[in-house]
Amino acid sequence: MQEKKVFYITTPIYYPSDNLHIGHAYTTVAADCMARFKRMQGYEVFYLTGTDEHGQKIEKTAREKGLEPLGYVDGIVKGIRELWDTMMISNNDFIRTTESRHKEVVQKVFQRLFDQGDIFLSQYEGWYCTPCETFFTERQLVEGKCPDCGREVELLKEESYFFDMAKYAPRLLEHINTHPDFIQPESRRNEIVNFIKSGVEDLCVSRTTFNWGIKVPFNNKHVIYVWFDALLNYLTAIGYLSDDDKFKHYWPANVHLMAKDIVRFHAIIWPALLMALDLPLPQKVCAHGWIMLEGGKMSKSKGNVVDPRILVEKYGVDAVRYYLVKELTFGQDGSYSEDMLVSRINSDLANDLGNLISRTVAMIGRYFAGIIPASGTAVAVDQDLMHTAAQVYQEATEKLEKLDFAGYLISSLKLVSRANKYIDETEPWLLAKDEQNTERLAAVMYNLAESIRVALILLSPAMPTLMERANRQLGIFSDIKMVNWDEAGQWGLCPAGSQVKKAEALFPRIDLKALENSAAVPEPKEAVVKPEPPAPAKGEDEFITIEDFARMDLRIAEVLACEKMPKADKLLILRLKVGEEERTVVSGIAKHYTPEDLIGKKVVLLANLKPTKLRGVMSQGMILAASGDEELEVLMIDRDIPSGSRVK
RNA sequence: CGCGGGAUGGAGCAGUUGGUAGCUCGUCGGGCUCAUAACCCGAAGGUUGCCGGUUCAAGUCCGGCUCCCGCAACCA
Repeated sequence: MQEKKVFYITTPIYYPSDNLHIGHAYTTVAADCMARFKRMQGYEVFYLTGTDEHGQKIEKTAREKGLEPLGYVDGIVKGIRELWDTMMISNNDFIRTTESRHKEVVQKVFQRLFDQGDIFLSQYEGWYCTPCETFFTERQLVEGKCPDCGREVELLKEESYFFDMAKYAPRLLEHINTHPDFIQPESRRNEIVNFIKSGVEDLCVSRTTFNWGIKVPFNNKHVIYVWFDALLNYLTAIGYLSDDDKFKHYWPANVHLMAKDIVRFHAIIWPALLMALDLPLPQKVCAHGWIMLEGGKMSKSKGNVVDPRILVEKYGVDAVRYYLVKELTFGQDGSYSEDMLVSRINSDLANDLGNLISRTVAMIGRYFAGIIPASGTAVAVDQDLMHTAAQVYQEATEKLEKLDFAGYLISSLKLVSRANKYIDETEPWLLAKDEQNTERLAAVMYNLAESIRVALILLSPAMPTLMERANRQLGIFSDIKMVNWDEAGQWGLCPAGSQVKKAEALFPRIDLKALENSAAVPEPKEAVVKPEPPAPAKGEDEFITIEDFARMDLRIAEVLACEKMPKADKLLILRLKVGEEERTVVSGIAKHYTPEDLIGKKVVLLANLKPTKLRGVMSQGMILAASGDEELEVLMIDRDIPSGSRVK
């Protein structure tokens, strides 16, 4: 290891086809936590994040909205940057793959690898669906047809550039073996090793089916594969091929942090590319788990994609960041719900931390006119408190070094708990009754202030505004920016004589019940069928006319037969009798109904819905069902109304 | 057999190299009053999904099974 205290950490660059959610926020906050920690340790940190803006999906989405890809992406990227601002992300650079500095690097690298024979022209073979302009592998096909549109596909050979990744596989395996920390956690490491051993193929690194990307420098029919493009951002941002000094200063990266779904790209393709470029590999590729949403499923109708911005607005940056970082055990998945977030804030931040500061400040105010007294002789309880502080400092440091973010916070909070207990043990309110005890009381107050000082330093990487906010009450840090991490490892640095003043709670308790009432309003529940018409809306536009309604041909239909769609989890194929006619309808209700539940029942069918193919089966209509967050109930008719009857 | 993750007291989770099952929340009881109806102490509550194997000893290793859950593909 070099002696230079430099630390380069990255998040993946995000794909701006949708707004970012809480999972992206997790990665970015965790990396930020690390970056801040390292800065406090005196490292020269380069923290990079950004956006990966090329690719077919972006192009398509943009066109659908009638925009040029770049114009479309500009808007989303602006939102992302604002999000990181509100989450107090301290990145040193924000790279966009559409920037010219990046395009140049990608093209030069492509050229170089081509020149040295690592990239070569060959044939890409795949099943091509012309209307969809997409290639599919054999596996992706549904009954030999296009999985998107169900039409015939043809076996096409296309000229493509390939990267000779297989060549580097043995060296990569060797590297992984000799650097056990390279891929973390271990479960991912094993996965990657197995994957490589099962055979690495040449990687297709160019496409001709769309345009939105970086052109192959010597063949402008081809666009460079997005991952090839994207991964190189880690080099571009620190001056690869443009600023040698800067590049050498920061490379190799210390940590590439990401969610587990993209480790393969970072632990196989990326190292292979670097080897081809004759560059050292990053020290760590670290994959964290996913944040699962309440109930697990995320669906458009549920609209439960959690917007971190709203959470920050509601609860504050510190609290939201704290929760995110605390929630995932290293490498494992975790779950998110607003209730959990609130209870975490209440118990850890309001009850324990906030209240500790509050009661300490109040006591110093009452007993010493707000002046933090000098410390005194330490007795056993004090020793124990000091010992805890030292231990917690060490533990928190170790956990952070290991990227165990949750563990780091758990450790840090131990000191807060210990300090709360210390108050009970020392009973300052009793000491205050007898002037003989003033000296002892002073020592107790000092020790409390000192514990808080240590805790604030330890928590500040996770909660960037905490120290400043707390300092407004405590006044123990003369310059927050100058606070060093190691100061948390020393006892007695809290300056006696500081003036404290009581102020508003740092983390006000959140009333869950009050919250539910208010939260119910902005969260529009989508229901397929509402029992009553919605309350009259403001504008005329909110209404439809009876004619509009009449356009819908709703019919009673009898379920003649029903079976599960093979190889599908959610689909049932229903054979319906509508009057004299028979129809096939595919419905995504298999999670809630078995075929037996439905056979012989009478349901409501939207009969003139445009037929469509689902999983290769033509669906002629839609049956109506009421659905909530979890449950779903198909509308059925009790009385014996003949099938084919109009519903109106 | 598409890929992957999980099953530990009411809930959410820890459990490193196998050696008496821990934490947070909740519940119950008690204490305290400095504090944000907070804080502190104590208690109840688990045959660690099921079956088998290795071992002096398994939540921890091995095999099999059941059930959940993500991703992928189809909620018309």
